[in-house]
Amino acid sequence: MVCRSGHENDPVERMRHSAAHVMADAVQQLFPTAKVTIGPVIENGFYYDFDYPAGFTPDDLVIIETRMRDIVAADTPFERREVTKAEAAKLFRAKGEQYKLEILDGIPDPVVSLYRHGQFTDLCKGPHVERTGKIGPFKLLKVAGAYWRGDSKNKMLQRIYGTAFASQAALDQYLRRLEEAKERDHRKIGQALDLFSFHPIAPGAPFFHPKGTVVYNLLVEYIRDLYQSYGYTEVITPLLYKTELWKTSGHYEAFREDMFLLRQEEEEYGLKPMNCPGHCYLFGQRKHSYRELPVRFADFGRLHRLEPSGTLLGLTRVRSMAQDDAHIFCTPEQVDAELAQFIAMTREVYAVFGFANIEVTLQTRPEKFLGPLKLWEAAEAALRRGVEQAGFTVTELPGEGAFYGPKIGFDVRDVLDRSWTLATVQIDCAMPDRFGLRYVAKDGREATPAMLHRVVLGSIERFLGILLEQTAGKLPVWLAPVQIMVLPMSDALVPMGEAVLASLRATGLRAAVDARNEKLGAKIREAQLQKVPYMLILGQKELAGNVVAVRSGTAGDLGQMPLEGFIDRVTREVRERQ
RNA sequence: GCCAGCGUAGCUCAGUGGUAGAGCAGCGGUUUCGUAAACCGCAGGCCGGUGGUUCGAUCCCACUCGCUGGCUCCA
Repeated sequence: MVCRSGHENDPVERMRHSAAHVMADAVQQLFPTAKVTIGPVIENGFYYDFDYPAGFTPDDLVIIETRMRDIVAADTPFERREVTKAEAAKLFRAKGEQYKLEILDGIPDPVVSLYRHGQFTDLCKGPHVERTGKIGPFKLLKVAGAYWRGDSKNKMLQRIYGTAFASQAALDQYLRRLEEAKERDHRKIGQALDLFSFHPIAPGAPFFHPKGTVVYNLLVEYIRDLYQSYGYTEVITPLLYKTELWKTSGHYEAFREDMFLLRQEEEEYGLKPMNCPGHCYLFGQRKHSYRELPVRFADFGRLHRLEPSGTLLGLTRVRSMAQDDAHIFCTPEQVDAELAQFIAMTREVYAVFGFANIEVTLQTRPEKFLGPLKLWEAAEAALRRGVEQAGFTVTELPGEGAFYGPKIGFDVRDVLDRSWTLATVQIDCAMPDRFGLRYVAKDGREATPAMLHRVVLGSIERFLGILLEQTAGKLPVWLAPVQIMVLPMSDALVPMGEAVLASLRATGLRAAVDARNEKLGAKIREAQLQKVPYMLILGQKELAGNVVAVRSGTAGDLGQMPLEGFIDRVTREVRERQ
């Protein structure tokens, strides 16, 4: 077993690691042709990859789990043994475990350690629990395909995921948390709140329903407001270009397989997968002085990417999307200030949405890249400086940058703990030169501008998905598609409801009346399920007193107040984006 | 794209080699109600698609489309 380091002292992780060995043992007892490969501890559990082309069914998992319980019940000791690589190789060759031999080949040390329990021996650094009986309550969770060594050119193995905890209560709690997470899945919320849907007729391309469109447009509107104060100018650029555009940018070479291409009048066209090359053309339309830099082109244009079918996932991975995209053309001296401004804007936005757990990554030069090395080094240094000065802890991901420049990513996790990049900023080391962009510097000479790519929300689609999960569908008042539901107690109160509705709408609030012939409880329940922030209950008492009874979706009954007072309260909350 | 699983009414889900069911939603009535579900009735389906096996397929098989969980990828 290849083991991740850093878990040695955590008793739970040690136990999970041992559970992975026991699982491999059980699998080989039950499926003798299965070959073992690797099986590390991961966050919240463990997995083990087997070469077993027939694959495992969910029923197999039950059988494997049962056999694991037998092994745990047998309470056999884990024994560590150090042997030379040659000895280890002899052992695994005899067992026909070619993957272990391959792993051995990659180990530089002359001596390796083996761990044995019962008849099962694995190559492993350890450590393990003393005896199989020390493994706490465990559960196998799912089977999945996984490439050997994580390379899609290699054979696909069968991965079994499992987890183990110190106590049954802890395991149950974890499993319960997984169940609860499914309830917050943005796909489920989107359906329940009638925000968006998908249809096989357009895989990976969401239909935004009226309510979803309200939210979508409010997000865009919010960013537009910020553009005013941050000095951006919005542009509209073509959706369809001759592919020559991406031959110039370098995207064609790198991504042509992932583009929607079409042929018209002997010419190849493509739907744009990103805005940057178009913005380069726009910038190059006329001569620019250093005095007008930075130029910040913002573009909410729709983008299409032929994402592999198996990767599509609700709103978080789509084929059709828009970004709060912008490209900044500036002098090299202005880059630091632009980075600082971008980070400030990102901070401002994420504070509004309450995104607290942001993971910041620096993705550096990949193997295949365009542009001079010197520019890359300077760009990476500038990015690192920028985020560190802003006080972020940065995780470096070597070689993960775009082909044209290094990248900072601001990642958040979805409800199932999958990590998604929202904001990014990239310094372009290639495109300004490839598109021949110039500006006239102070000394009268022409110079190549620096170019930054940046998004704050990222794709609006993805952002909305993550936001729905973070809020469990309870969008803040300023974003809620229906902010106020007016609930007349009976038909007799409907006219008052209509009047109240008119007043609310006149102030720009998004409201509706539930005039159905239903009891109040049913109307409240419906509004609660629809996550409407406020309900106005109108009965005879309210009619007589010329007031409304306010119920908050989160805080419950707030008592009676004059309609004007309520309107003031809500409009303030909307203004302050609460 | 790769591995595996799943596709039954708008939604959530039962079900069987012999003409397909429930709850909710919808529609029609009754009821006119005080902070999370009133009552009665009606309607609703090429059981994802195509082909095959069979006297007969929603059910078994093959292919295909889509979704889900992973893996790879992510400008």
